Amino acid sequence: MKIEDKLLKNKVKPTAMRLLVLRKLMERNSAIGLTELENLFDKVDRTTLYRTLKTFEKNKLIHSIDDGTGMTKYALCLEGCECNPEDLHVHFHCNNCKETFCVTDTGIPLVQLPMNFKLEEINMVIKGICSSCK
Amino acid sequence: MKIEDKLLKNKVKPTAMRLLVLRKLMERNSAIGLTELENLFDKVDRTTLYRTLKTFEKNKLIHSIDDGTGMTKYALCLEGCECNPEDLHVHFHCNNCKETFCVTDTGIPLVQLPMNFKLEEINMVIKGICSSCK
DNA sequence: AAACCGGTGCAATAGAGTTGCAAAGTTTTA
DNA sequence: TAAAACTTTGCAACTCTATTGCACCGGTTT
Repeated sequence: MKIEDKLLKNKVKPTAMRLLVLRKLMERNSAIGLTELENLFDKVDRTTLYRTLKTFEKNKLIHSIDDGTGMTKYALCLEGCECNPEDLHVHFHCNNCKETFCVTDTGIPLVQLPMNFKLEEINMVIKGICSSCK
Repeated sequence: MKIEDKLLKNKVKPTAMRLLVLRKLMERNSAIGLTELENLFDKVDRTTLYRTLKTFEKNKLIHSIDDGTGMTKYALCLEGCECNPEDLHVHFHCNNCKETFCVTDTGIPLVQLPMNFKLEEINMVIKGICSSCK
């Protein structure tokens, strides 16, 4: 799918900036943080990127990941993702190369919660060493 | 067990400050962040609390939890905890009262990782509404 | 053309975490 | 017991990410 169409499909007006950012995200196979994203460009404003990511997130183009590094990371949503609990997947953070990956082939296992606890979201991050760093 | 003994058992010198902090932690049934902890006292230094928590963590009296709120929370380890993956448990964060609880009755379910990924730690936080807020 | 509006850029702020340094307190050693 | 050595504590300062306010710019509508 063309990048522009992807934006339109999620009701995001395709500005030059947004096309650039989405392209960068699509070129990646790991999640990216704001500062990292900033470094992929020669000269952009951090705030603009910040708001671009927020916009993408609100429109479910990307989801945010808190991998415990203190920096929020973002990764592309899968086709048709609504960011509901059942759409969520595990994330893996490599303690060596510090990359964070989506583990999309396994869903998050269900956990028995104590009585009367209502589930709304799940965040599961596994840390270790990724295959490239082995 | 007396509070002082608990410290000694984990090889932490029982200073007045540490006794106070550990007591506060034991009075709680939910995890606590640095700022919250600070507010439980009339007049303490943030840095001292910070370092006290770090010391406790290093000596496995408490474990830290990243519940995605941006503030690291701390909660008492269970008896005999070595903070290994198999000692870890799920945490529950209430979106209403913002408290974070340890769900100690269920371990973290194992997840099949992609080939050649090595697990070292797991952080699993479930968000929703706790029984008190229902 | 004027008013409007979303998007962008710059500057400034907020808040958590962290570090350096010196004072106070404890323990060890001569 | 006194001096030296080490640990803990308190204060101040700083880092870094996230976030907000405000002004400007470009395109669109009236």
